[in-house]
Amino acid sequence: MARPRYQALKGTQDVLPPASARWEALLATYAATVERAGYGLVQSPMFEEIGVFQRESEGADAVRKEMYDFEDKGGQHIALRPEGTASVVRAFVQHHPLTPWKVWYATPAFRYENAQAGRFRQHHQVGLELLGTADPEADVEVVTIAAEFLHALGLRQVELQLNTMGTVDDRVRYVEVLQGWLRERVGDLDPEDQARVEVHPMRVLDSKRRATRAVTAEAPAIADHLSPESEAHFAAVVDGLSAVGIEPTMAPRLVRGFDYYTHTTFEFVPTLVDNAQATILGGGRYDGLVEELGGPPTPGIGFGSGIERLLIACDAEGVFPAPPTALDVFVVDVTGGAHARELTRELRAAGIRCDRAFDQRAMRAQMKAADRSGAPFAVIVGDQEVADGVATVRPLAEFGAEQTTVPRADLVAHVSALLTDLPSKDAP
RNA sequence: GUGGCCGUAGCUCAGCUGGUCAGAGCGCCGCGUUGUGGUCGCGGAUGUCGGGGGUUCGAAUCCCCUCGGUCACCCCA
Repeated sequence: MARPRYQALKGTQDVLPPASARWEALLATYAATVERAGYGLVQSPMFEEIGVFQRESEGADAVRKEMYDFEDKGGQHIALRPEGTASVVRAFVQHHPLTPWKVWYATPAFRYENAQAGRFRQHHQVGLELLGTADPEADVEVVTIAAEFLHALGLRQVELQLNTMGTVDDRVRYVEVLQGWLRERVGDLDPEDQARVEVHPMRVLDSKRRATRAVTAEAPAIADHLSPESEAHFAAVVDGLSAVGIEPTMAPRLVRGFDYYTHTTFEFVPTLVDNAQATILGGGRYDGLVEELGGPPTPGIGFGSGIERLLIACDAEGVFPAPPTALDVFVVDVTGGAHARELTRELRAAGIRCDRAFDQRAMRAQMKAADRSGAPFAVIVGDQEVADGVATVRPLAEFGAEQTTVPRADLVAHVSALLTDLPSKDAP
C-alpha cells in the first residue's frame, strides 16, 4: 500500500491506546515508588545549550556523535537531551537548592543512532538523582529504590550488575595498568577492538566480540587497583546492599557509557530478554560532574531507566498487563443525541466514567459500540423513556443483574449503586 | 556509519518458476431483529501489491536504484 506522506521518523514511535495505558501505569508506579522515598519531581527543558551535554572531558558516543543538535534562530548551538543527568545537574548548579537534593524525572531522550530492538532515536526514561552526599548509604538507597521499582512492576528475572570506577585518580592509574596489559595481547583482540586499546582501553573490556572477550576475561579488574578510600566506599555499598537482601553480580568489566561516573556503577539486566540492547536501568555515582558544570564540588548519584525496554522486559516475563479499559457506562441515545449529551454530563459530574455514540447511529450500532467499550452497563434512552421520564439500564456482561428502568432523577444514584456492587473485575 | 533479512487491505498473511494476480482470515460497515450488544447467517467497503526506473506483448511476481521496517555491529535506556 502507499505509505502516507508523513510518518513517524526512523527510530520514533506513536504509543496509542490501549497500549499507552501501560505507560500510564508504569509512570504511576515509578512516581509512587520514588516519592515514597522523598524524591520530588524535577522538570527541566528538553533542550539545552550543547555544552551542558558535551563537555571537554566527555567522550561517550551518545554525546560525541549521536547528539541531536542544531543552531537556533538566534545562532545558539542547541542540543536535545541525550540523557537525563546532565540537565538535572545544570539545574542544581543554577538554583543551588539545599542538599541532599533528591529529585526524579520522566523525560524523552534523543540520540541519533540506528534503531534496533530496544533502541530508538527518541526513547523515554524515568530516573532520579541524589546530589550532595558522598555517603555510601546514598548509593545503597539509590540501588535499592531501583530494585523496588522493578519489583513493583512485577519484574523478577533481573540481574543487578555492580562495579566501581573508583576516583578519577584511581581510574587514571588503572587505565595505565590495563592499557599496558592489553598492549601485550593486542594481536589476540578482535581487529575492530585493537585500535581502541590506545584510544579508550576501558571500552575494550565492554566489547561483545568473541575474540576480545576471551582475552579480557583475564584482564586486571579496577576493583584490584583502588585506593584504600575507594575500596572502603565500595565495600560499604556492597555490605549495605547485602544487608537489605540485594546480592549483586560483581561485574568488573561493566563500563558505563558516560565518562562522568566515579565509584559505584550499576545496571539491571533482564535475564529473559534476548535482545542485544537489554539493560533496563543503569546508573552510578558522578562526583565530579557538578564541578564540571560550574558548581561547587558536590557528589551525586542517580540512575536512568528506559521505559521501552522496561516494557519489553515485562512482556518477556508476561507481567504487568495493561489495565482494562476504564469505562463504567455507555449511553445509548436513539432520539438524536441531546439526551446522551445531558446524561454523560450528569454521570461524569458524579465521577462515573462514561462515553456515548455520535452521528445518530442505529441502536444496533450503538449497542455494539457499548459492548466494545468494555463498560459493564449501557444506559438506553429512546422515545419511550423520554415520554416516561426514565432511562433503561442494561447490564452488558454476565453478572446476573436484570435490565431495569429507573426515573431519570434516580439514574446517577442507581448506577453508582450498581457499580459498587459489581463483582470484582480487577482480577488479572 | 556498516551488514543480513523484509515491505501485498486497518491487522496477520497467502499469491512470487512472469499471463482470471488483486486474495484469505480477523476487524470494520449494513441487514436479518424499523428499541437492545456479545453467538449465528447474508451482504458490503477499503489496496496506485512501499516509491521510481528497467526488461517484456504482458510484472505484485525478474533486474537496478531509492525509501521504510526489522535484526545485528558500534553504542546505550
